[in-house]
Amino acid sequence: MRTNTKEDLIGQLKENGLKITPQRLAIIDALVENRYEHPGATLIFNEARKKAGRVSLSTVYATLKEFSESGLIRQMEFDRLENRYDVDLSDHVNLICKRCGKVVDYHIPAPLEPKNIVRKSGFVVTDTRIEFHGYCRDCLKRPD
Amino acid sequence: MRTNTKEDLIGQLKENGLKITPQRLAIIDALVENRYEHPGATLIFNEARKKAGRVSLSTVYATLKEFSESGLIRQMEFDRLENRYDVDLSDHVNLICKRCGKVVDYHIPAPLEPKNIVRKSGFVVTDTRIEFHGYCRDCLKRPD
DNA sequence: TCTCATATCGGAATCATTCCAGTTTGGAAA
DNA sequence: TTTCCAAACTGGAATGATTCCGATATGAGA
Repeated sequence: MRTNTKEDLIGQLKENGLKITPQRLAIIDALVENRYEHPGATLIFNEARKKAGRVSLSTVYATLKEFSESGLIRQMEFDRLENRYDVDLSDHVNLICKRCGKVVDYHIPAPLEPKNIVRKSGFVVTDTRIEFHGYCRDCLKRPD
Repeated sequence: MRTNTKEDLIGQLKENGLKITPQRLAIIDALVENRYEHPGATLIFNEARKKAGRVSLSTVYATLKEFSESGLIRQMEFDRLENRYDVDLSDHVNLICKRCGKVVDYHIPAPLEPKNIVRKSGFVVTDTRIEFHGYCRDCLKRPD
């Protein structure tokens, strides 16, 4: 498990040529302290406010986006466009092209076994969702 | 691969005590004909309009929700609240409780191998996302 | 055919997120 | 230490998907 600490993140800020600001430090604090809750922008906004008096919601959004793009954190909800629907109800991997948005189904021969999850964690799986993001064959060929 | 045909879906409508309406038939047509594109509400709305003159966007949303809840189709973007962020950059399965919304990380011993995906489909994987939806230990204990 | 629970309609409301124009500031260079 | 400017920040407005709501229409059982 690779989890960034507060110091890691500050170091990565510098490596990426990003400025150290009170707002960013407060956001990093909020991210690290609430790591197990997978916090959203609103929670981070509220937590950051407690630490640094002056933080705007716009800044929180811009910062989280910046951090995601710089690889400091991972944004979990990429598809901010609209919900999408699938008539295929079997377990499969969605190959989602980051450039054209095309979604290709990839049926894995040996799916992950929910039974193992239940036995080890006590979590009962009712739906699975597996997504690999990247670039499809067509987009790899096409220039730009 | 289990993909519903048009007839399957109409049959399931009846089984679930849902009425057969021109709007629903048009939406089913749109879903089935565009199955490989994983269409969103807007695309379905436009396609359904071509078939049944009179369809409103509200109806499309309501119908897709109804279909999802009845198990006819699968809604792919569950978390319609806000983006969420994770400081853990390693590949892992997010166990998301459908009742309390808690997200628990489950680190699988042997992760799926992106190389196999590339070789078979030509798709280059840059990010992976694996989610299993269900119920966590705590919620299973708790009544209602 | 009658009846009414269920569907549909469209317009307003909601809510996360982004945009924008103006102001502030971290930190490199002098 | 001071100067300077690209990068950050701010708050309010705009966007866009989705939901809500009150009124109207209709499928299908009696």
